[in-house]
Amino acid sequence: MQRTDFSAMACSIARTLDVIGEPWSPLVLRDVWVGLNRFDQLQADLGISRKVLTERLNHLVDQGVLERRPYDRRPRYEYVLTEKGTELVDLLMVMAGWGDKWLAGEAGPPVLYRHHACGEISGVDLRCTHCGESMHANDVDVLPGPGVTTS
Amino acid sequence: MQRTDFSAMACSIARTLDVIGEPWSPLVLRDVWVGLNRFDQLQADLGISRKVLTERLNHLVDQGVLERRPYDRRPRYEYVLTEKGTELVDLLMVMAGWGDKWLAGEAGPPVLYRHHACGEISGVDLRCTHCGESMHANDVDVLPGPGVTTS
DNA sequence: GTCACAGAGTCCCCTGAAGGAACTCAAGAA
DNA sequence: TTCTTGAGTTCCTTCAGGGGACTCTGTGAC
Repeated sequence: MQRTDFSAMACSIARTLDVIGEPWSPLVLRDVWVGLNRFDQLQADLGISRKVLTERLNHLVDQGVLERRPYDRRPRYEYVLTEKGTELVDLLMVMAGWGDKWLAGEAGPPVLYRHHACGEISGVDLRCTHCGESMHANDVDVLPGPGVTTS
Repeated sequence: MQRTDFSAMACSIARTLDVIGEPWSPLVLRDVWVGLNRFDQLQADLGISRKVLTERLNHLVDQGVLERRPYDRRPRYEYVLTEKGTELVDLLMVMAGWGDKWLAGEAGPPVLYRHHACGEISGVDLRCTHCGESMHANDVDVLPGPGVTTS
């Protein structure tokens, strides 16, 4: 969709946006995650144009985020998350956490997450992979890495 | 930009997408975060159309994610992250982590993060706010919450 | 006092993506 | 044989994105 090609930028944020950087893709992934795996289910739930849904699904399959698999001898297909796609859902949980905090208002969060390990209704917290302490935007320095050149 | 109004959906992901759900906004936030605070700096760094940049900045200010403040007696302004915006940058770090893992390829990540607390080059890890254990997409049940109705 | 300048936009035109509705196609069911 | 269902295609209209030129406002130089 975007006219500008983000995938060529030397920035992992821009490259990720090339995969899910328009508003329907994250919602498609969310729906697939919660068990809406078929074209018509997705179309009905999201209210998205069939044309655009086709484009999004093809793009997500091309990117290796979803897998298209037949579930019948008739030409019927369903979409499931790959490992790459499942890890994108982590991003959606963080997104949902921000929306819960800043946008949900009086009514409270529309969806809750129960953590298997402890059984509690909970949310995600960002921690350093190295020391395990809290790690947020203000807790880091940004440095150039090995893949910094555009070529 | 989007013709569909995501803000009305009873979904914190959709609502968040109404704030940063098109590809330029996250990149604008990233740039502001690393110290590119002025209109022409952003325009030059991103290569974005001036018209679109104006729209994005206004939207982000309206949403309370950025603050527009004068820095001169002449009509000169710079954009800074609010607390709400800074917490969105957390989301960008998760996004960058996914891109680093799945899209960076041979060259490696273009940007590294050094954690103030431990001084190490590191990344973010998602953990349960309740028990502190790892918490990813496959580690949770999704349940309806109090704000589930659309009204 | 006038001129050039720089930052921060605004305006205009063109292209192409999003929305919406109707149409197609394959294969099993009645 | 016709009906139905899932999974798309096709076509048309409208509006957002890209690009470049233009504007506006104070300042400092001459």
